[in-house]
Amino acid sequence: MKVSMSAPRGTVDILPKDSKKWQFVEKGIKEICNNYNYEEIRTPLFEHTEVFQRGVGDSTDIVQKEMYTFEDRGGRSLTLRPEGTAAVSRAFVENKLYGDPNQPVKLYYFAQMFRYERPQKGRMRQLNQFGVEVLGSADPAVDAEVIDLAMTVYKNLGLKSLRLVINSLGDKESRTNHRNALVEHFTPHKEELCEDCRTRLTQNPLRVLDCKKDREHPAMKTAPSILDYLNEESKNYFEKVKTFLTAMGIEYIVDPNLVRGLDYYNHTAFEIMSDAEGFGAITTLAGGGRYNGLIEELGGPSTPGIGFGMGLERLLMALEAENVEIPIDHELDCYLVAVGEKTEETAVKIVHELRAKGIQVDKDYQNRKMKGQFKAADRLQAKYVLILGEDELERQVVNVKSMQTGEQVEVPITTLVEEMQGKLQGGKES
RNA sequence: GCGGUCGUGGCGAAGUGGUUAACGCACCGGAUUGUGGCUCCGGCAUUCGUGGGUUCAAUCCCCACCGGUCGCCCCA
Repeated sequence: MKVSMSAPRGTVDILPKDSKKWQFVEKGIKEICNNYNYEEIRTPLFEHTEVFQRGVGDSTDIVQKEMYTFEDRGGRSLTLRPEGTAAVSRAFVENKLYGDPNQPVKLYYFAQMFRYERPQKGRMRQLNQFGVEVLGSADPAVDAEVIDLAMTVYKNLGLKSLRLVINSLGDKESRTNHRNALVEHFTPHKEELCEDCRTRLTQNPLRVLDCKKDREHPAMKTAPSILDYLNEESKNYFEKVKTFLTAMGIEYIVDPNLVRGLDYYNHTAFEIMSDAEGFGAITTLAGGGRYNGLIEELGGPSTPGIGFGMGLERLLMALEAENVEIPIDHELDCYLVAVGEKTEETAVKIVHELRAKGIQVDKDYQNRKMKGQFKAADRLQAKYVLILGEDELERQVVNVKSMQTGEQVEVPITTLVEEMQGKLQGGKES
């Protein structure tokens, strides 16, 4: 009989108090996307597991230990999406968006992501991301545009303590050369490195640079930097991205150790961090990069791409950490106070008619006494209370009381809608 | 996957091995028989995350599990 239920670990309910904040943030972001001429894409919550295995990369943490994978009744292996890029790329290929005359294809999404991890501050098993993907252009100005978009989102919402970190992972040739140099450099020290790094050295040597445990190891400081291994083309590309960022007045820090966890990245990689106090161990707000080989990997024509994912709960956290006020409208236009059983039918009708004209109205459904109904109206910050008692009903009028001034006037029911429209309109203009 | 810490009403928060589990806020009702924000009065946990153990007796002691929270790893 007594069954206690709770939301699954790492998930939360977003209640009305907070959903207003989410709506505000989402609205602001969509406006920016519109300015930048990005269009929304919505893809399924889950995909065939191979989409992520091939797209994100088998050696990544996400694929190895963080996916919510299950088998459906038809025996197919499906996975709740752990990130957005692979899924959007799949949709791009499947729907042949590479054939769209408008190139590049500029997309944005708001989507839940799922990662099986131990929850902590700013890290949930179900998380919300806003993300952007631009497919079909290898122009470094697109890289700059995407970064600019992300920074603009934060700045417009009022964040100040931001740090943009960028790096270049180079093209295939540069990466291969760098990879070989890394293996050569670290192999003599292999036994001194942590367990993870020993496997990384063979699987994905680049990520050794990312290791927090071995950060102090002397070999780390002398490790070959990717920037020294960029070929002419890659170097020029990176230079242009930086030039464009500077032209837009966007400050950045180049960090040659910024590697990013996913396999599909090349050329530009970036992360946006928060420097705000009281942010806990989590500092990354958004991360992304270029992935020129991914579409091909998923069976499409060779198509360059770039994008980022932005954590929305982290964005909300950052807003809070920086004490950014989110304007929230709590007010209610009218609250109908109806007393006596006989008034109910008329009350229901009045409320319906006011609402039909776009006026915000509510009434009591708890069978409260008049005093209780007034308290409710007060709590809801109603601008006006409409009083309908048996007295008023008899005379087909309603008493309209302003909760601010306390003034009260009698209005015939037949002209109530009109009267209220006038009052509320006047209030808004002044 | 590993480690720290916590788990008492809607919320916040005391508390003790023993026959009534403080207090504050919120809420509901009354004083005010039709009018809010102030005041006063009253009501509001057969129960202290779940299960087991120790004990004559456990919310308080022990164990396990579950969950929250913070950190490691990695990232959004």
